[in-house]
Amino acid sequence: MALRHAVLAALVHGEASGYELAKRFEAGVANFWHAKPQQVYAELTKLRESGMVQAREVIQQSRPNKRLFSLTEDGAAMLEKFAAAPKELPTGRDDLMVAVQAVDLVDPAPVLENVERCAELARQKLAAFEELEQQILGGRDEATFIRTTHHLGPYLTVQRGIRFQRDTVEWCAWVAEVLRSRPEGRGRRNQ
Amino acid sequence: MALRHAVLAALVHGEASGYELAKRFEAGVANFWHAKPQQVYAELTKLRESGMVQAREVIQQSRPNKRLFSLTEDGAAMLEKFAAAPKELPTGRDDLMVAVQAVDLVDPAPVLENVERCAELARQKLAAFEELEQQILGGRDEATFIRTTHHLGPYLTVQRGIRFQRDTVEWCAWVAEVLRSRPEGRGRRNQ
DNA sequence: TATGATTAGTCATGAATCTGACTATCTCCG
DNA sequence: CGGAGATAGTCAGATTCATGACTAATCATA
Repeated sequence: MALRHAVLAALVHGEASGYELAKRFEAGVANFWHAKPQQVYAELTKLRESGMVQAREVIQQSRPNKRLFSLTEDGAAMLEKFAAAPKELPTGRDDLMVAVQAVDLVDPAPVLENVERCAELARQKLAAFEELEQQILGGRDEATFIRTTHHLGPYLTVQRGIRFQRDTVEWCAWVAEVLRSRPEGRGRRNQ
Repeated sequence: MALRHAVLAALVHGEASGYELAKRFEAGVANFWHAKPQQVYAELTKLRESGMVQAREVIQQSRPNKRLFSLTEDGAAMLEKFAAAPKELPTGRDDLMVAVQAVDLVDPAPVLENVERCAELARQKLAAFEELEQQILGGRDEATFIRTTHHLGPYLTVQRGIRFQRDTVEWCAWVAEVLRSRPEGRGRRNQ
């Protein structure tokens, strides 16, 4: 299980509420992992039961009460161990790729639509990441930031996210161009 | 479930044995999806039970017998429907990113090792994909190939794989440089 | 002639992830 | 005042994915 470690990693720079964490993992603000709110809450419960995080109840007047979670010593140790353990490359899984792989058999028109829709989604995500990047840099230039910050991790991962989304946009544009350049006729060329 | 569709997509260009499919999905020769052999076999069984693929027993003298699977009409229809259904962006999940995200808290040295190890893995995968690319092109130049082939899908997806691995190598190299450029001191800067 | 590698699969079980449907409180807008 | 929307969470169940341990035949090689 790696959601466990992703949640711990999200707490590296201090405490956060379950709701806040849930939003980060949902929207992709946490560019390094994705999960639904329910999963995050469930994981936090388990992590608290096993003593990896601690919770602090905060009574609010203006909003429903919340719990702020933070790493314990054990949690930090667990994360340390995880970070040092050898990692594999991510196992590629992408529905869009499956659709593109099948483009010789199926009607290419809806595949093309899908490709263009995903390009648009990637553009949106890219914009969100670039905003996050600026927020992290806070006006400093990269070299200065890297030399002086204590929050390097999020900057390194957001750069990965930016690269990935840019690449997605480019690849989608290329695929769209290729698909459009082909004779209009239906697929099924190999039957 | 998308493994289901990935298996169907792998059969777009004709029949294949379970063993062959299993190897493709394992090694990453199927650059568009990853799965363990047992999963592929299990999926093929289910797909046959539900009539999406058909099997043909082939008796071999020189090797154990095998079953060759191919798409049925229903399977092709299912794939068609899947390819046309709107797709989401892949939900990012990468253990290495979790480790990098945590780099401010944990010892950066093993993270750096991990980053460099993954760069090497990505280089290997890149080489495999580039070989596959050449195999697909078969000496033709890209423009000619695109105009004339009936196997466009695999070429489009392998290009994505190549781009992704290249980007991985570049990002890892950048991260390694950044981590090495920092003061040697241990993490835990924010405690 | 034994030994390991490759081909070709199967079974059972556990872990991780996704989904839909819920409960509440508080703020803002018309 | 009434409803929409954000905040803050919970529960149960289903799907999907991963793992280890198997069987069994053939081939190359030492």
